[in-house]
Amino acid sequence: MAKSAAPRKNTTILDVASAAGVSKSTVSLVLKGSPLIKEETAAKVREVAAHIGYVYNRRAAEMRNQSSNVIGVVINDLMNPFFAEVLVGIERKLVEAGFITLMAHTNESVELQTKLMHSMREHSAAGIILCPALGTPATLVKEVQAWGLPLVVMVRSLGKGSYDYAGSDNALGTFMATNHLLEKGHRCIGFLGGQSGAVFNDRLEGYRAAMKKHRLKANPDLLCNALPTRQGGYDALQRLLDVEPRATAAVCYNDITAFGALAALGERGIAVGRDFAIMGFDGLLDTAHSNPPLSTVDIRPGALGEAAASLMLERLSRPDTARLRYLATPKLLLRASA
Amino acid sequence: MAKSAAPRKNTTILDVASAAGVSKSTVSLVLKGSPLIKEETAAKVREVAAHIGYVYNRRAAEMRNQSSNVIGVVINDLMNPFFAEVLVGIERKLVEAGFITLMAHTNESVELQTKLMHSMREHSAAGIILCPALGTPATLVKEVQAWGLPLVVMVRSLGKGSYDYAGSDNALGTFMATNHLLEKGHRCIGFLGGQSGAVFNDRLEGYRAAMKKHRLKANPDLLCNALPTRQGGYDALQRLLDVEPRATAAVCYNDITAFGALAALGERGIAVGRDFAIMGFDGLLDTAHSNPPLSTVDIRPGALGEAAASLMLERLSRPDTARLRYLATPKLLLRASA
DNA sequence: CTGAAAGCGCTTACAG
DNA sequence: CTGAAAGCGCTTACAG
Repeated sequence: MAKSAAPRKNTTILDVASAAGVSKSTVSLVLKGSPLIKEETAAKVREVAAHIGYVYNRRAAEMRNQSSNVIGVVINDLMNPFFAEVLVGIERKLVEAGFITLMAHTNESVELQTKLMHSMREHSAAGIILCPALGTPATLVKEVQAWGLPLVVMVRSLGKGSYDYAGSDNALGTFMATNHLLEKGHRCIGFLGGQSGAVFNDRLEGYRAAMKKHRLKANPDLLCNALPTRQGGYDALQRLLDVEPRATAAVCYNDITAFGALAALGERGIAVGRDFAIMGFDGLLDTAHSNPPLSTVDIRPGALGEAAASLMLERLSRPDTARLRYLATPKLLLRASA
Repeated sequence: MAKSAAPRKNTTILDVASAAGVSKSTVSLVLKGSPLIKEETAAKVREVAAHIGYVYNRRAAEMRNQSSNVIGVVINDLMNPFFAEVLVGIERKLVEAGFITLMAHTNESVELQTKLMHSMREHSAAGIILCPALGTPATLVKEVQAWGLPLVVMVRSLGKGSYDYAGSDNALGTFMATNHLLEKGHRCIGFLGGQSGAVFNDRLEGYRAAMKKHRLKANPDLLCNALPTRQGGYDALQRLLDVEPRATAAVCYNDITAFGALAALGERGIAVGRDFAIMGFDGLLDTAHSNPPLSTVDIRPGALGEAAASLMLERLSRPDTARLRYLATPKLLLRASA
């Protein structure tokens, strides 16, 4: 806890009042633009306030009002550009609406996540937008709801309960990606990266559905689990190439996994796009300039973040309406890699 | 401004007091672990507090104390993984120290930056860690200092004034990168990406110094300015290849610029590492798995963020000591690209 | 350990 | 428009 080193007392509404020769109540009314005060007086007050360096103490006001315009945002993995893009979308939308972001990073630690959410609660966050760490128990939803705090869950769903949610249609996305490869004639298609969890299951499901639609059975050896990171994609691709008959293409769990796969293929001298096809998932801005540019399933991460923020804003203004749900519709973005 | 939809009154220290059969003062003392209260009573109070769902109201406490444990962090470009890594470093360090992060993204808009910093001030941030948007006037330093708010400037310096600063030795970094290429026999070396600004000038300076040390004059045509983005690196590399005599290597303004250059080279079928050498700058985690893996100047972005946070913590605990300065020492990280 | 009191900086009626 | 008052939830002496 740091004490501010303020040598002088803070200037308050009272200082403004005496400097402007009006009452404290008048100043307060001016600050919130009340029509009760005539413009002439208001202008004077504002001028004096600026002149003596008055700073509105939002905390004091919010404490009195029992209100808050800070929103907690809890992110599991900011090293993945996907979440960076999502966060930027959230923050932009919140600022536009006059809110400010209390941000915390869990790095996939459920324990840290618990601590951070409690901290946000103590800091009077008006609501929490959460992308849960891997392994988060579904009971967290009810717990936070019991706090009386609006909660928006993002990207990873959290059980069957009822809550506001912003995510993407994962099964449809990988279905489209896999289908694209199948239509280009690939038959032996790997699935790279990712590990158990709702998102993984849905994406794998879409891959399987596409194979099935083409009356192909998916060889389980072609399923190469790995961390959803560049390193994971790199490793998984190596394993995939050891499988016989050899795959000619792969659908990746996400874009960074795909980037890792591109690195592995490059290292082996395999020409991506010609000798091997790679599909990513997410639609990172970076995919336009990877080597080669990555074909991917675009779920517009920035828009997803904005949607999550919008759900929160909506919930704050209408606490008791039905739960909201945003599901990004995937779009194929075709580049050189497939 | 959102009103919390709290149907019931908040439970306060007073509720805990009456439920535990002690006084309000006692509860307050227990909550801050005062030794004045005997352990038996303290345990009882804590138990009762948990049982009735009491939540410490940190705002009220901080208002009374004239203190704050929230730190504002203002980032210019979160789409660049460099800043994402820096932010993660900052946040981790702050949380460790019991602080929480008020985060805002300027997207290089000076105007938005001004608005956001004022907002943080109104929210009683205890200090601000700022990576200034391009074009930020150096006068901002004095302005914030006049607010009485500790300020740590990051990555981009802000004039000759006196302020706490965390950055890297940019001239040394590009000197090392260029020197490495020269020692491998390259003579015609481009400098890709970046635009005027303190960081750019220093990095260019290091490149020139290395050329000079080898008694080479830098052909101005080899200097290809561009946005410090993947797209910028992609574009700059194209321009570089039009210059005669043709360059055989390039030092890039930063890693993402280098990634763009890799994409452009890949598209042209030029084998990076064999036919053309690329050096990046930053040391992003991603460089280990680009295609090909990128040789770069590592300034350890995460550690830089932690350092910035440490400077802030130090400043908060000792407001009047001499200004602090952290300058990351660059280290060459050699991979396949050069 | 208790209990009454003052104060952090604001907002909100309310009587004038 | 004013002025006195109460209250948001805490902390900090202080007398007992």
